[in-house]
Amino acid sequence: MSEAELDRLFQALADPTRRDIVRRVTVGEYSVSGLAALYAMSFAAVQKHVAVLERASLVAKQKRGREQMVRGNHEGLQKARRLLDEYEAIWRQRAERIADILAEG
Amino acid sequence: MSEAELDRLFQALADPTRRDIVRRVTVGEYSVSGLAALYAMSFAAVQKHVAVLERASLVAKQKRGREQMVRGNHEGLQKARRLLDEYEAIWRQRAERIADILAEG
DNA sequence: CTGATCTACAACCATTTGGTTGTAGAATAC
DNA sequence: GTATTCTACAACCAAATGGTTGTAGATCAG
Repeated sequence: MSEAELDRLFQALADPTRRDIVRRVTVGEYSVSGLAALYAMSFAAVQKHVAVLERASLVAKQKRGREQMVRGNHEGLQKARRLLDEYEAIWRQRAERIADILAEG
Repeated sequence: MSEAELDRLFQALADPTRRDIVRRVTVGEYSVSGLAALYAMSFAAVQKHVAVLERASLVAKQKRGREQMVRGNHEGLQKARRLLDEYEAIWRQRAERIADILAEG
């Protein structure tokens, strides 16, 4: 899990429109224009958001006819979760260490 | 959990220096200058990174003499984790739904 | 008191980001 | 065939980001 990969991941999640896209395409399948219809911004803007999510492995595109179907990609989410789990583990170790010190003292 | 809060959270995590600071201050306690000594950038730059983490509730500062001690703040991490867990749940529901459809068909 | 250290904050700069419009290429509809 | 739809991508713009230097206020050491 490279630093650049994590940068892209968290950067991608740091925008409400992109988080909404992630939610939606996890439940159902949308074309890029189908997504664009949902937001008060241009098609090109949504297209860029999808591209950001794609680079972060949070979403994948698949051509179907003239449409580009966007579906959720679990890979990115798992990587982000793994990092937060790691932080959580470090936190718990610290809590245990403190408990030990208190027990000894 | 407001959208702006999540923006600040993921934005804060989208930088390798800031992620490193989060790791370090979770394990031990550092002053701002103590942290600054670790990175190849100015004191002011590190100070800004700490400020970003503070606004995201990933870190808290506490004055001790003339130093400002930085410690990890679990609150922010938990909120980020909660969102990813939610996404995970949506994903699992979808997987089950697909399994059901396959079982029926 | 004087000097050193730690912090806060402003001003500035280059790059990235999130949006726009416009143009052009594929695939579908008629 | 022509017209429409969906997409890709470039060029542009304002605002945010990540860095710098410089100045100034607190606190500690001698």
